[in-house]
Amino acid sequence: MKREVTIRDVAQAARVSPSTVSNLLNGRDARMRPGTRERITRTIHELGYRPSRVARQLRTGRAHVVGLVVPSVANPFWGGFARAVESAAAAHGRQVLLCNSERDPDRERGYVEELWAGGARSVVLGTSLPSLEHLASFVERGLRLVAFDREPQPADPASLRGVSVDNLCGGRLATRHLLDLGHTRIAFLSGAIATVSRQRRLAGYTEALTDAGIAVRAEFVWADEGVGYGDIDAAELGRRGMETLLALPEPPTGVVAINDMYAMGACAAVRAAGLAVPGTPGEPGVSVVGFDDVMLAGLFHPPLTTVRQPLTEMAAAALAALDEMERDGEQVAEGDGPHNADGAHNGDGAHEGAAASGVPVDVPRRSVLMTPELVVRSSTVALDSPRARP
Amino acid sequence: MKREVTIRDVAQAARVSPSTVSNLLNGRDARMRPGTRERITRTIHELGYRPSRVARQLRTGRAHVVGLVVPSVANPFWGGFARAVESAAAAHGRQVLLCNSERDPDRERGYVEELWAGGARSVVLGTSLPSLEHLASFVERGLRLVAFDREPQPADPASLRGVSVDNLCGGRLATRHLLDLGHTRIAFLSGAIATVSRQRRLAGYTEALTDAGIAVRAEFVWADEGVGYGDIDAAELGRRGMETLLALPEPPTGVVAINDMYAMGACAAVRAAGLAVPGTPGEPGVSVVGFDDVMLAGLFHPPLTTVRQPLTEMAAAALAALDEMERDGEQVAEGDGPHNADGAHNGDGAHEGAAASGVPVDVPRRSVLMTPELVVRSSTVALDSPRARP
DNA sequence: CTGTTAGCGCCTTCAT
DNA sequence: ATGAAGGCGCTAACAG
Repeated sequence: MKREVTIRDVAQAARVSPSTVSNLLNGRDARMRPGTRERITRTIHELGYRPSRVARQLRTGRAHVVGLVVPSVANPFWGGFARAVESAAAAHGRQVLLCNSERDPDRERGYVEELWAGGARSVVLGTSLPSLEHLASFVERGLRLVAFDREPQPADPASLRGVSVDNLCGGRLATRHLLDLGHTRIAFLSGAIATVSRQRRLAGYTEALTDAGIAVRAEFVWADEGVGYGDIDAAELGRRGMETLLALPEPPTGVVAINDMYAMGACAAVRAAGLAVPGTPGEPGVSVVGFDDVMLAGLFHPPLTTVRQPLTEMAAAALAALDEMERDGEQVAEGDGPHNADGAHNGDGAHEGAAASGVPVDVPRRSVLMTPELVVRSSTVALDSPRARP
Repeated sequence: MKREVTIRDVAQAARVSPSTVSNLLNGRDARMRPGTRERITRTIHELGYRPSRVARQLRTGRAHVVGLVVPSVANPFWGGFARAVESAAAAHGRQVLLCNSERDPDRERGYVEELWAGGARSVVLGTSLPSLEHLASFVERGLRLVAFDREPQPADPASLRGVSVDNLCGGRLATRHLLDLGHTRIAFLSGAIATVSRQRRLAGYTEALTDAGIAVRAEFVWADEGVGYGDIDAAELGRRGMETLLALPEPPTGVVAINDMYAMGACAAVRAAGLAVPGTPGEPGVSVVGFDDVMLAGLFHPPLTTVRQPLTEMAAAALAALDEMERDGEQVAEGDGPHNADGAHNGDGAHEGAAASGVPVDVPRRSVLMTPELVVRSSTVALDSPRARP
């Protein structure tokens, strides 16, 4: 376990000074004598020299690592997202520091503190809590923060970027699917609606029902404030919620679940009640639509119909946003127009206009809004669908 | 985005020298004047000082981050493991750098190289390839490597530690479960048996059958070398394999799957063939046993019977091993007896004895072998089980 | 008990 | 086209 090869070892062996080696390493070799360049390159190779990122970072202040904070990678959805982020990060030459917040703002803050102390200045945050004030101090100090699955809020720090799916649209998509199947008693199954994205999905559900001329029944929106939103036992919560819904005097025949885990739990409850998923003309049952399209959704029995989030594109957009923020940080954000990831809508969030000033000082909180996609896996006409549309 | 608070700012404000602050920070404050100590502590708090890990690491050479290399966190099993590792790491004050190798030795090597360049000297490797020679050079240079789910092999570097479940036992457990149910035509469903753990599980299957006096039929071991072991499409592979098995003139009635993904895929295939999972006395079908007990296994329909790996304990053991290696690295490994994680068996791997030397120079490759647990979720008597044991 | 000194490995003006 | 010098923030002897 001998000493590492340093830049000076290389310099010595190549009979040049350390700075020359450094120059080569950092692309300042425009007018370098070919002989020198070649000699250094060879020496580097021979000695197996690898620049120390630690030293470099200490010197430059730039970190090559981005923090990823998610509720829990044990949850297939977040696992899928983590993989996508890691992959996108690798493409940008960056490494990913993993943090499982369990949706606890305190832990979240603690992790960000660790990340900051470790020199990281870029964080992808996968927790859509409505408030981000527990992280505000870091953002003020220069933390580049991209919130995933969380459309920007009025109170957010100005520099925050967001990448999310259009949850309103997603909620509408899921609900409309059930409406199209002929359902009229459609429930919304969720834990506490304590995140922005959940609020939006519920709004989409409400909108779709209203558009169809169906009143939203309070007892059909299972969103118990008390249960929390544990990512681990989401399925269990879904099961429990579904049980409650089934116990209603007039239970729903269709269910929009807040995510696939809830949907799977709901399916279990439906079957446990002796009903089918989905219902068929000959057999009473319940149709369930999930959200996310997690890895195992297609394997489920029946294969889960769900609203898909384009994770790969979203992760790429998140990293692109981080890069862009870094670039902008060097000059005074002379915006070079919104960069859009492929196939993404671009909705910029609320604007922050200077109240009385004539100059447009608005700092548009740029946020990428991706389009969700309904993945229909097991479509059956609803049991009691007297007015199924063609 | 002003300058960070440094140790010197604290020193200045507290009217002491930087080293004094450093001493306090590093627990060398045994005989420090209480006044000084208190003054420094307060100043640190007031200024919100956080020591820079980067600088500290550059100085000490010790990194606070451990690398985690897994095939893909998108896979629920690895996601669950990643969460457990991150959790254990946090308990040890360490952060986790996430890498998705996709089981590609080249990528694996590349990642370890990155990790090394970043200063990390501890890696948890979640890829049980039979050979580790692509990482040998790093281990020689001092990389502390813990292999997960991979019992030590003769050719492994001497310093390698292993943490894994007793896969032989696991394979036996699964197989015996089906035997106990009365099955006699039991298949083993896997992709390429290219990892140590898969070899062991297959061995367990073979052993259990042999013990029961049942000959292993080659056509019942679906382990096509050609398919690879993609973690993403494992389920698809399972489905395909099961189709092949069902097409046999005398298909199996029980299946031991290499993991839960394969098991789920197999279930889908069975149902697609118009059979039940599991078979019931009145209805022909196939019993399937999985491996791992991933998060969604219990939600499956039917709930998956599987062999559980104690991930939390295993992750804790992995981090404990890392810590132990670090401590041992300081002196010449005067082994202080094997440290065992709770409830773990201790099997030390093969020994490396000096051939002719009289002195016992063997460096025991310490490896923790955990006990797997059969989780029976839907047990049904096999359809064609004439000789079901009591 | 506390301060001084000397780097860890690298980058970056500024001279030559 | 190259080199010398200084310092990023911190720690670890060693003096005082």
